[in-house]
Amino acid sequence: MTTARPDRKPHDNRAGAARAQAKDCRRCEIRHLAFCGALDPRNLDEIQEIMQTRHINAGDHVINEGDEAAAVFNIASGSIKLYKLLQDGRCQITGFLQPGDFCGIATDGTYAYSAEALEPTEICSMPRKKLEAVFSRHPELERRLLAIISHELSVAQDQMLLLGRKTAAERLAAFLLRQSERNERLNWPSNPVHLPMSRADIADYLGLTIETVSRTFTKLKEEGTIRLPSKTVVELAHMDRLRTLAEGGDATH
Amino acid sequence: MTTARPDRKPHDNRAGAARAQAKDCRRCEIRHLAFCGALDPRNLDEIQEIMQTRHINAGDHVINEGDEAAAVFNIASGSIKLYKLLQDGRCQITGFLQPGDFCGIATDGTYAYSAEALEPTEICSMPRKKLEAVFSRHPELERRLLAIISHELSVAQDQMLLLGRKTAAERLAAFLLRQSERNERLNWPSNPVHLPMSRADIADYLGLTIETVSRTFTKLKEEGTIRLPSKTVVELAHMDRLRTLAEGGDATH
DNA sequence: CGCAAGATTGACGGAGTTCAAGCCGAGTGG
DNA sequence: CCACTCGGCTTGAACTCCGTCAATCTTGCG
Repeated sequence: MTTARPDRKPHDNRAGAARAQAKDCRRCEIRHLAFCGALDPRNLDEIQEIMQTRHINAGDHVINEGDEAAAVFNIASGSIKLYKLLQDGRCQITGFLQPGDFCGIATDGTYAYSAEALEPTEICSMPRKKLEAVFSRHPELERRLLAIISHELSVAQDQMLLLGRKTAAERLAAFLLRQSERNERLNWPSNPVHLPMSRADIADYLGLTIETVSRTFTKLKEEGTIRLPSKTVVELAHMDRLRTLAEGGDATH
Repeated sequence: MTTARPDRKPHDNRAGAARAQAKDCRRCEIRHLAFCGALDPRNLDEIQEIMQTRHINAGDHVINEGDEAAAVFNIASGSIKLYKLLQDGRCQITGFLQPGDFCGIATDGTYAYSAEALEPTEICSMPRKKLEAVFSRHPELERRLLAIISHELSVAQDQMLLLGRKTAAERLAAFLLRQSERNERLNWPSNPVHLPMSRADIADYLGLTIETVSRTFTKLKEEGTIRLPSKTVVELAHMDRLRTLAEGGDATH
């Protein structure tokens, strides 16, 4: 759960952006990524008024599965994991959230998953009830949210394909590519890609064990597909090979 | 891909309901399950006007992954599987749809999955463009759709937990319970539950092989948890045991 | 009846898990 | 400044659940 020191620059930038948003939605640098971006800037006050920013320490819980779903959240800076547990403790991480991402969806009034910060994180918290009132005045917000959730559903379907049918190497390749692409969207470094989560989190996300994740990292490193300057930094050395792997093209090696 | 004969009664009922809807949304018996249910019955014409019913034979494609996403669909009767393929042919089914269910979501203008009928099926097809026009006049439709998609996302997360962390027996138990609950919602028989899909489809849905699905059915049958009057009918004999299994409570046996 | 497709069963092998030992690196305290 | 410690990561060896391959059975249908 510790945060890497060596490669800290991009994070400090993010923290800067977050602090700005905490004070003033109009200055929010990631608004275009969140559903708030659908709102005419002149009406931003309506969100601002119902919104509270909260700072979360690494390892702290944002959401507990089963709690009453009173609020929804936007990530302003940092990152968060969403996960579900089986009774005997087996864990499946259903997603990692980055700045601009949304969470807090609930269908029956309670949260269907838990959420925990991977590093110091800022979130914008909005009471569901009040947000719904803003939605009814501004249907464009609801439309944007629909687009966001639809996209999440599509990502979830990709993940089902990964969990149901891909080998360990294919899962890791797909994961690394996806992380890289997400960073690109945020204008963060997308090739030597920084992973804020532990090996255990990666394992729980990919439906593997820590040991298999570790072994697979080693295997990809040894065949020259990736390089590992540090435990949290991965250089995607052979993109073609990674893509072929991730798409289940040809698993030779 | 053949449809079972012996237990045909419930299906014929459904087909009846479907034919009614094909002609007249006001008579649609499953409207309350679909997003159309959010519309004031007086305004149903607006949907009716842009809607076309189509009959699909068992095994025929409704959607091909990658095609331009020009329309969205409601299932009126029958059932459909949604699936994604890897380049080498490995298949993951991401969902089975029943009457009232919705499909056709696309984020980038093309469908992200394929859809194929499991049995003779009626669908209500609506051009996306025209539907959006109706949506802008009736935001309550969009709100309902948001609720539906949110629910689907939550189901998808359950499925990730299943695919990533559950054993074969746990997967099958969870699958049978889910099917039973879905039937309940439709007022179909929910205990001897009818499965319109083949063993191969169940395998592709649960991230297993046909052989493992078959062996696991046999195992559950031999331990008395289920009974198998026919290949497509499953009687859930020991619900507690099934629930414990499905939730990963205690996998003994 | 006999075929074809789907389902079941058996034998075997392998990818990934489990259990256990060792390693590495950051933080701590003497 | 270095030894110590502790958590996370890596590596190794044995095992296991599930996949693969192949044979047999069942069922619906011409």
